Order: sequence, then C-alpha cells, then structure tokens
Amino acid sequence: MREKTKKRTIKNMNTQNNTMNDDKCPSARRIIDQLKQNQIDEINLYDNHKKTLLSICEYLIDSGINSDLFEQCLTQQVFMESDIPQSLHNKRSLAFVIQFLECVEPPCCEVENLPKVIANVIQIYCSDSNAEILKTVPSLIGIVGMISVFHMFARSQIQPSELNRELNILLPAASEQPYVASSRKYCLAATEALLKAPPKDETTDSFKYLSTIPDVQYILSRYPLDRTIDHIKQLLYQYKESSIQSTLRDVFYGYLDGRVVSKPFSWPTTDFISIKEIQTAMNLDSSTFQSIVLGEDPKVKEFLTQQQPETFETLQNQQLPASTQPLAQQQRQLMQVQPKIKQEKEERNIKKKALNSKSQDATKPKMEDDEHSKLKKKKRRFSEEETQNLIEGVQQFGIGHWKSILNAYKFDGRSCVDLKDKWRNIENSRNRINKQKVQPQVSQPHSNASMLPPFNSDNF
DNA sequence: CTAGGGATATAT
DNA sequence: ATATATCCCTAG
Repeated sequence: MREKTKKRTIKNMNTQNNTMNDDKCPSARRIIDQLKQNQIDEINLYDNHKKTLLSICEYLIDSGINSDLFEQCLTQQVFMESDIPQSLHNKRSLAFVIQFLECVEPPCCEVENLPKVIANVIQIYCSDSNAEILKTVPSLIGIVGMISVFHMFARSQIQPSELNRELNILLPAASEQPYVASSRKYCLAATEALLKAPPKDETTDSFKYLSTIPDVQYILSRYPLDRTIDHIKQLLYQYKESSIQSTLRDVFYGYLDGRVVSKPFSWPTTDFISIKEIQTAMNLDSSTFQSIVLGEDPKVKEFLTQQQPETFETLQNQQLPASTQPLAQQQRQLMQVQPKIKQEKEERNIKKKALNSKSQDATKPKMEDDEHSKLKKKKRRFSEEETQNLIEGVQQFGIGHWKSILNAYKFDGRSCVDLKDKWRNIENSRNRINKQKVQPQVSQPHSNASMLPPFNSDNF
C-alpha cells in the first residue's frame, strides 16, 4: 500500500510539473492518474472514480470556476463522450456562451467566435425541453454579430464581399431556427444598403456613418446593442437558474443548512449515506476535499469566513474519520435518529395499551374520562416545508420508500403512513387539477385542425 | 414496513 | 352539506 502511495505521489509531481499551473484540483488530478495507470482493479470502483470526476467537473462548471479539468479529462481520454451526460454538455455550453457574452465589448465583438456560440445555444435548447426561453437567442446573437460587422465595414476593417458572407454565417437563409428568417430579412436589406453607399475611406466614426443608412438605423433602433446583449444575458442566466444544480453543490448547501447529516443523495449510480462518504469515495484527505469542493464556492466561502472557528473544525473532525470507518459513522447517525423513533414508539405503545385496556374494559361501561381516550391525534396540517420535503423525498427515493424519506428529511412528528397518506392527497389534488384543465383542451385540436384556413398570411 | 380502505375533523 | 386532508386500522 505504502509503496503504491509513494509511486502515486511521485507520479503526481511529474504530472503536475508537466501539466503545470493547475493546482486547483489536485485530488481530481490524482483520480485521473489512478484511472490512467489502471491502478484500480475493481470495475465498480473504476466507474465510481469516473463519475466522481464528472461530478467535480459539473460542480466547477456550475460554480463558474474556470478550470480546464473537463477538457483535460477529455483530451487525456479519462472519460469518453459516452460517459458524459447531455446535461453536463449543456452546462458546459452554457458556461462557454455566458463567458463569451460577459467579455463582449460593444459595438464590436469577436465575430469569428459567434457561429460556435450560436451552435452551442441551439444544441442546448434542442436537447433540453426546459430551455424554451433560449429559442430567441440565436437570432438575437446573429443580429448583434451583424451590427458588429456593420461597424467593421464602416471602419473599412473588412472587405465588402465579406458582408454577405457573414450574413450567411450568422443568419443562414436555410436556418430553421425561430426568428432567424425575419432577422435575416432586416439584415439583408441593411447589407444591400451599405454596399450601395459604402463609407468614404476616411470615415472613422462608424456610428455617424451607420446612422445615415435608414435600413441599419431601423435595426439599431429595434435592437439597441447594449439592451439586446443584456437581454440575451438575462435569458441565459434565467435558464441557468432553472436548470438543475450540480449534485455536489446541492449536497454541500444542504450540509451547510444542517440537514444533510443523515440525508442520502443520489450519486449517479451509487447512494452515499453522507457527505463523509463522498470524501471516502473520492479518496481524498479532508483539506484537499475542502479546498476543491468547499473552498471555491462563494456561498461556502462566506460560510467559512463567518463561522470559522467552530464549524470549520467540526467539519474536519467529521470528515477525517470517514476514510477509515464509514460504517461506524452510519451507526452513529442512526443512533442520533433513534431516540426520536424510540420516543414515538413509546408513545404509540402507551396509546395501544390504553386502547387495549379500554377495549377490554369496554365490556364494562362508561367512556368516562374520554379526554385520554381521545387518542386520535389532533389534526395538524402539513406545513409548506413538510410538503416540499416530501416531494423532494419522493424524487430522491421514489414512491413507497416512506421510511427512507422520513429519515432523510425534516418532518414534524409524522409517521411513514402519514407521508404515504399525504402523497396520496397530493396526487389526488394533482389529478383533480388536471381533469379541470385537460378536458376542455382535448376537444379543441380536432375541430381547429380542420377549421383553420391553410394560410392566414395572404396579406403578404 | 407498505398499500389500501375507512373514519373523522376541517375547509369551502 | 360536500369535499378534502388527516388520522386510524389491518392485511400481507
């Protein structure tokens, strides 16, 4: 074992010297080395290491942390295209697009990069049904690009012939993307107008020149550059907000909120019992672990600086033993949960006894002191939080795993049967709402399809 | 433990 | 009064 670790560290140093300047993720790097050198025999472990790497990549991308870890993994063939889930592709594309837009300085952006940017956006919303809001983005970026091209033309930075070429690249005639056709129409008119009235050689003020061309002016008034770019950014961020957060990030945020200790989370294939097990699974020492996963995240950083003395230590204390004895920890966690369960059970037993004695004595008469015999629990409505927890829990564990959900999430004195009943209610109410909405919708398509005129654009 | 039926308090 | 949400009971 020790020999292995020695070898590993030596090789680590080598690779670090080779790849250089990337000490951001030493542990990820170590996993890469292990994978590349086939030091891992078990297939499961091998698989988990890959997935761990993917999760780290996902986390870094989600957190906006610049790191070429993902690219390195690809180029070094640590994982293949087939290992990468579509969602991660999309996150990467999104990060690329956002980064590009953040760097744009109107009026001129790097036009040569725009096709790639546009392609990325199209890829995202074609593969993710939640990305509908991005549908207008390709046409908007195309327009931004064309405005940039106009300026370059005005400054004689590009040849007249390139004007049409850029138009065909940024807003292709054959594009089936929404809004592209109409955007192209405007830009085509503007291009022709520009070619008819080319700038004098000495024109330096592109704004002045462009404002003399009505067709260009129309575009500029309809799509003011700054506001358009802001709008694009806003759409991108909105999508980013709505898209799923990375597994690791979720776990850590939950951990900071103090509810993760017993909350299992769904690793791509394996369930880890707690945050400590992630560390074990990642085979990291706690300081590396923290620097990678805790240190880089703004929320986590803030947390650490605010509460440094206590929590930081407890974090370490909790994490250190993990590598040696995950089982013992699970037991400890269970022990923490146990008292509550015991209490509840005891209460129940008392009730049962009371019930029994009551029914036995019931042959004798008199329900007298029924304050106690009203053993039926007082009705307490599910709080918003409890309901939310239940929904999350079902997402995580699936329907029917009420006990697991009960243990993993915070509920106020509920039993698994309560959760089951609550879920039944939730589903019932969903069905009711659907019935109300769906029925009227069903009848429409048939009649409409046949009744609609084939074209309603005859005015054109 | 979970699923499902049923009773009952509470909301509309 | 009816519908709904919660609680209870029991079988498997």
